[in-house]
Amino acid sequence: MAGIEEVAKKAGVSTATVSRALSGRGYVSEATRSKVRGAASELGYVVSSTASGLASGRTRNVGVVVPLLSHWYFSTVVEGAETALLRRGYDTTLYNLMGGEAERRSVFTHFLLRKRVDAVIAINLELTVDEVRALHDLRKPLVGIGGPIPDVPTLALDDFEVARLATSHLAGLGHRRIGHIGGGREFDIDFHLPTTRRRGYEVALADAAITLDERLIRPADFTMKGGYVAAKQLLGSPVDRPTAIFAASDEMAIGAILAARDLGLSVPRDVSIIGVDDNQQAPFFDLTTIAQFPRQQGETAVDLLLAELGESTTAPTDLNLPFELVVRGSTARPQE
Amino acid sequence: MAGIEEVAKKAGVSTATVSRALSGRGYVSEATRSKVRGAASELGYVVSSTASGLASGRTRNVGVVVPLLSHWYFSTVVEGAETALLRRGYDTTLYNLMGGEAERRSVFTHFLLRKRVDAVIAINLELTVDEVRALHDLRKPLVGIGGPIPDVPTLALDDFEVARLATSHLAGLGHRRIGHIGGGREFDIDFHLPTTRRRGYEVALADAAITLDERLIRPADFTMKGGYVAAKQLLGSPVDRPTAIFAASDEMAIGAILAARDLGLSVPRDVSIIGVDDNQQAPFFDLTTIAQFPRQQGETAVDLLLAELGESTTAPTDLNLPFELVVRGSTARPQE
DNA sequence: GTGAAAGCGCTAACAG
DNA sequence: CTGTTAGCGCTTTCAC
Repeated sequence: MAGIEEVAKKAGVSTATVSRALSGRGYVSEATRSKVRGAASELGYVVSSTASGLASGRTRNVGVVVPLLSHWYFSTVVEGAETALLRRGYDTTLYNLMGGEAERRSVFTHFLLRKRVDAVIAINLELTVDEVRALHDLRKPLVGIGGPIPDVPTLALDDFEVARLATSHLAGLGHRRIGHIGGGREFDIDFHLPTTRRRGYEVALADAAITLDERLIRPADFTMKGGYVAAKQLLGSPVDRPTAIFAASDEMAIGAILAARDLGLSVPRDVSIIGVDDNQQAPFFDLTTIAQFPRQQGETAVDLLLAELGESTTAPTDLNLPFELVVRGSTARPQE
Repeated sequence: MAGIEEVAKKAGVSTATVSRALSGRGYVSEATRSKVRGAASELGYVVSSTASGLASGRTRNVGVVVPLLSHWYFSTVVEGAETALLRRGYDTTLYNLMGGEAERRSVFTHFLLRKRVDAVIAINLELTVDEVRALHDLRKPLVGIGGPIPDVPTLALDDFEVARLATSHLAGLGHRRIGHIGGGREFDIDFHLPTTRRRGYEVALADAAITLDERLIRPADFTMKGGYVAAKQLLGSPVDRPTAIFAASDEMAIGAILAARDLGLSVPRDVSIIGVDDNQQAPFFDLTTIAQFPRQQGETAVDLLLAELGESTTAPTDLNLPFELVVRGSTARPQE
């Protein structure tokens, strides 16, 4: 366990110079710098993050807070953020809020305040003003994904436009009876995502001069099973059956595909189905979907954060997250 | 940002007493302790983990290293570990090695050595002796999941027995032609899991006096698509088609179910299918499987680790991870 | 461009 | 049971 002193001795300089040479702060001649680097690596020296953190106030550690980890979307965002942070020399400390209110309180009143992290990324979390203030008081930059969070720069997907694009794709193919799975107000957590997507669906219908039929809208819980059950309802009746379905997530869309199959309907011949996400299973089910890019979202959040920490000059200017229609085999023109 | 000094003043004691009262180390009278607690919470005092870490050598932070995060198994193990750690007052710092060799090297030669963590949990990672030594030299306890790693206590699933149990379930139902998906030596990473499971399959066949038929074994890559493709091969030919399939993972088993459906075969009437994992989709597909419990695995790893850190007396004694046959609707007796 | 030295905020002997 | 005090290993003025 070599310390800075030994490196200094070996390089024939002072500890102050070693610190400057290795951290890149302050002036050091190129010659000295490489001498120090050499000594450090020969000794296997790595700065102690606790000592450095105490002295400088910077920990090179970022807290990433998620409501849940064991789901494709969240684990992929975290993966993207962790990779980007590691590349910049930062560690990632993970806080999963799944445990409920008590756990959430302890994270915000204790864990995040003990100066282990320089900044925080909050993923799909509706933070209270108190939670935001606690972090602001500590001068910890905070960025969100999936916002909006008041007073916090937040990367967000335009769910309204996403839904509108998906629905327009179906309308553009010639569908007139388009069902929707996912618009239940009872699942209106997460910044009202279900309601917003439903509004996009409704507006796209209006754009195409299609009259809204409330019976074609089924609430569901964003799981494959929920999509399956909803689609069975939608597709089960032989009269006035929709020829297309916009599901607000890929999981529900895949559930709908399986429901269609179980009903003896062929996708896309008898019914077209489109989802949202482009998750890992979408290609296998040949699902047309609106892709979002969670890994990139994590990386972009890191760019934004490092800019706030003054570590970078390339702050993303557009806080709107990209999305893209991916046309695969689950959508087609309706039959004549 | 109140410091320990202010708390000490407010409580009318010394900083040392505050430290003792709050950390629980050393003797403090109950009266003093509650006085200190009161003062601390009034001031919103939270110990600085950098200062505390520097002074004590303990960071109350554990590193969790995974080869990949965006997969059900890994994110669930991490979730379990994070929850258990948070409950004990520990933070979780995540290292994802997905980036390849360079990233892996930097994690082991730099990130883990900078004294940010007290201990390390390695999930499904074949650590080199150098990597283990680097950690041992720092006196950082290390526990593995999915081992074995030399010189490291490792929680592991007995893949041989898992496969044997799955195959015996099928044989016990009366199946004689039992296929296997997943035994490819070409996917033999992860401690030879595929090969071990294949051996369990072979031994179970022998137990049931069934002659091994090499044509009934198809290698696959542990994805749904891989399972689908392999099952199509296995089930496609009308003669000598297996009446049951043991897939080495639920994802492949689900792919096999979908392949059977596409071939017009009914599960379980025409073919029984069993998987391994009990992942989140298994119930939806009514899949019989050998469950493993990744969340608990993460928690158990934490128990083991905290025992090594001297924080706990309840070290798990059995390093064999539990598994369990979950019979659902995808397996049944073969047709007469 | 480099060195000397004063902390950063807490913990852990040690003494009482 | 509690207070005093000397660090923990760096970073950062401030001189030079």
